[in-house]
Amino acid sequence: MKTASRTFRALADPTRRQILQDLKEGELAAGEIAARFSISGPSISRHLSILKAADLVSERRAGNRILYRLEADRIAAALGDFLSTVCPTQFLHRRKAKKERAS
Amino acid sequence: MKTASRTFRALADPTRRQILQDLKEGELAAGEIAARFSISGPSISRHLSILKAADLVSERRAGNRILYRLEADRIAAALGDFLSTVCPTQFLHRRKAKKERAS
DNA sequence: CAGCTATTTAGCCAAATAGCTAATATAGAA
DNA sequence: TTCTATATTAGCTATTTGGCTAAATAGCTG
Repeated sequence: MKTASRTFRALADPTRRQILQDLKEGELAAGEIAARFSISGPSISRHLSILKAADLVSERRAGNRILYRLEADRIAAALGDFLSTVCPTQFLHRRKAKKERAS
Repeated sequence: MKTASRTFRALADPTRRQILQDLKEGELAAGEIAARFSISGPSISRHLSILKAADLVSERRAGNRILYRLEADRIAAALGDFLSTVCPTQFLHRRKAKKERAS
């Protein structure tokens, strides 16, 4: 499963995990994210592209800026899929909403 | 959180994830694990040491051989911790009993 | 002890990663 | 158009990673 490698590699970097945490509050522009770190804007841009390639965040243009949003459902689904195959006993979930049919 | 980096980096490699899956069945010796892959024994040994450093597996010596065991609880705890901080809404806390509904 | 098996450790090399600065889009305003 | 602000892409370097073979370690057996 190639997506699993992309997901875990994306999560392996502390800067990228911090970006995800920052996005918990809501959408942020690339520059706003970069301002929270002491590393350069281009480096943050690269981190964002890795997170987006892994589907952990999504982006949308808002005029001049590009806003990033946390894709919490996808993160939870990716890790949940892995957990359910590697340690199904420990992965006890209450929700059985496998289908996304509007309930 | 340094352990998170170790955990995700360990999980980022497909060979290491496959080792974890193989260990679902039970303990395996290093050689038995290596026999399942087309890469060299020393490379598998390195993968095992990375998994052990991340606490995703444990090892015990059995005479001549070294048996590895999946630390499923630890894996679930590590990923659960991350999920609970980054996407608490999507992270459905596991429950002890079903009588705790509607709480 | 020597010999045998199982496993890890030590080097080495190619590829990937993360950081930087400089250059290149892209959008809006003058 | 030109200017400015926002972001990404390009190119470079140092470090890390994952593979290999060869050598060393650990435990059994004769």
